[in-house]
Amino acid sequence: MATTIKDIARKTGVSHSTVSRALSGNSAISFQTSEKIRAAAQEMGYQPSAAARSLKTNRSNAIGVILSNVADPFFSEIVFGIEECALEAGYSLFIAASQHEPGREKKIVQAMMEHRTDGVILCSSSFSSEQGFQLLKYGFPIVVVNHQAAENFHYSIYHDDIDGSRQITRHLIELGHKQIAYLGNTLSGRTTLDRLHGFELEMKSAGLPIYGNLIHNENGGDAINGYQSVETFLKVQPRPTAIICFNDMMAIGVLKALDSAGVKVPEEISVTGFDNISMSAFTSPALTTLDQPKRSIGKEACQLLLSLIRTQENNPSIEPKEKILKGKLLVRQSTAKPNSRSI
Amino acid sequence: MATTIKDIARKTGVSHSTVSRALSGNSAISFQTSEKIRAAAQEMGYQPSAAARSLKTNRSNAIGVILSNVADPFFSEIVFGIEECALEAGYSLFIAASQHEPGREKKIVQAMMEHRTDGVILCSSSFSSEQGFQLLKYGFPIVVVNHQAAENFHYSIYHDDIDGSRQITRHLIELGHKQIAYLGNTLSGRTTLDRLHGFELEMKSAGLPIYGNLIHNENGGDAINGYQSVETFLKVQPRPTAIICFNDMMAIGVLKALDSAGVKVPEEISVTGFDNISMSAFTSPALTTLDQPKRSIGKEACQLLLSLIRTQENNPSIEPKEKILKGKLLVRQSTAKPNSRSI
DNA sequence: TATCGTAGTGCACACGTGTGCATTGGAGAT
DNA sequence: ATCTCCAATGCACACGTGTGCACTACGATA
Repeated sequence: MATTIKDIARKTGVSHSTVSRALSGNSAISFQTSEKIRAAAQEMGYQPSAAARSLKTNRSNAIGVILSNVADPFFSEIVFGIEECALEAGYSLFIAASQHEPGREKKIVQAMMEHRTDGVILCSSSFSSEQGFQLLKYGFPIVVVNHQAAENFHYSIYHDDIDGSRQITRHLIELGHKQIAYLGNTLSGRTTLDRLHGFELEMKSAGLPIYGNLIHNENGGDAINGYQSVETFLKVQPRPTAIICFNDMMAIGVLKALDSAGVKVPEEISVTGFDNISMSAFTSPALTTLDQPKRSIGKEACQLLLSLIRTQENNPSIEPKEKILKGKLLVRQSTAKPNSRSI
Repeated sequence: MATTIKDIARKTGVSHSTVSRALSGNSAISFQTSEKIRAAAQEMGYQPSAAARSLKTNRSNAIGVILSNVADPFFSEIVFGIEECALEAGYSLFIAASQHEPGREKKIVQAMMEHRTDGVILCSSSFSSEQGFQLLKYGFPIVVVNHQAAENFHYSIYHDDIDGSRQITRHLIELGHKQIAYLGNTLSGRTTLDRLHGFELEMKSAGLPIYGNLIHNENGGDAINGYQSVETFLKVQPRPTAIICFNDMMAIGVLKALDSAGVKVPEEISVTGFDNISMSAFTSPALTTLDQPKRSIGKEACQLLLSLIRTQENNPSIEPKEKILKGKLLVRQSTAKPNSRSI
């Protein structure tokens, strides 16, 4: 059994209350006693019991992070930011992945409730509203990150996808592209719609037409989904001179498929990604993409949650807050002027 | 405040002991009473307090997972396997990343101790032996995964890197390669040594010489490290006809650098990866690699840990166990017969 | 009818920590 | 010498759950 404050009390000849106070830095305890107790605690390898402390203080010093998939490189980077911030503040992370499976979602929510997590960060693009409602009902402070149904939650951190998508589109338009395709991911709901919207806005503002057969959605955001989509785009006549992909992973799949089909990028078709995952610098050609400040997003989400947790104790109602971060266009080698051949 | 068993007791007119027993399925409680209590619990949205339960039972139903980096695609897949197994068994995951920083390592170990994690899975290729010793001393059941200093721990899950590397090397030899380079990652300690060893064994068994200037190590296992290494290899005369990379990420960097240098893969140089991260299927050319059963590794690690946790209660000393899983060669497009041009 | 066994339930304590209040002792003021 | 005050510490209870033991009531047995 681990040593407890009672063990320390016995050894130093004081009451356990005194030990508790000394270790928490209560100034009522004399310096000598405190020192003696601290020394004993150190020597005995004392580690406070989070369970006992939680029980008493009603604070778990843990926050829950819900992802859709642990292995997604985009969300991994966000978790990186969250973790950095949390560890520094002395919080531990319960991480769980929903895998878009209702059964798992339910289990995860239950686990968060049982552990009385101090708050929850919801990084899952799709999370059933039923379970989301459970979380809200339980009274968790919740921060959602790039979530599709943000209107249900009061606090959120967002990337400005509309703006980002406009930047990408503008870049292509400035290069001279007119026949631009958009490849979306239905699974990511609002995010893909925002990016599509930004694309459309920018096209309209440039006076360019939007062709319905150049907008295509896949049911997933992995490389394989991008790969599969290319067949569709290559059939369209006239062929698009550029493809705006929902994210980098899909763009990587698109690059691969185009390479297999013998279509040169960027000479015949330009391709853009979104997110700037670390891999995107190492494709051939290197991907032009939108650099989303992933780590900052995670950090901001965590900071917001921590401030919610702190203020909740005093003032239960703070006004809703939505923070929107902007990304930055990153021009690399997968985009160029359209070639007359392909028009 | 959340509802407790006392609230349920008050509402149903029984003692809290009865509620406790009813909810835990104790057969001493009559069926009618149990039903009444279960109904009330359901209606009142009761969720047991993990803290209180932990305090009493001395089991936290949480296991700690220590990574070096949350965003590493290889370990992410392992975590995937762990999570799957853990959630199913009703365990939650405390995940933390050491980032190779001693300060963080210390904090992480402390957090695990305070939360009285039921066990720890150590997935960090490098973890200071000092902190590892702290974990052992505290008495955690520990399972290490692909860890460099496994001899310090009693339970481990391994991938057979020597065998895997031999498979890769044999494949290249069978294609006719003689001048094969090995690109290592010093940060990963034993793992890179095993892979180097497998390479050397297979070369020797084929009667081929190993050139010292064809073995090169970088200080990291990311794409950028692979990218940087190519300069060195291209200087060597005669130039290698194949490069065996420590992992897929480095191989991706190597592919990129070779492409930039105008060297054709696989016509002029063959390149192999290791791990089979999902991305490796989408490079151009697609990477020949060793498919490591990452998810199985995670699952096995978790299962082993759970069995340790269960048996520890009865029998404190089980014999050390080391499980070694073998990977499978995956031949794709980045390897081919050596071209006479490049010899 | 007295005794016994048993099914069903409550009592009381424990887990480790935190905290309001009471208690003690000593120094300073009158 | 007595009183006052304050610094330092202990006492006792609480948090929510689990569990050994005692107790009650009721049917079965002698």
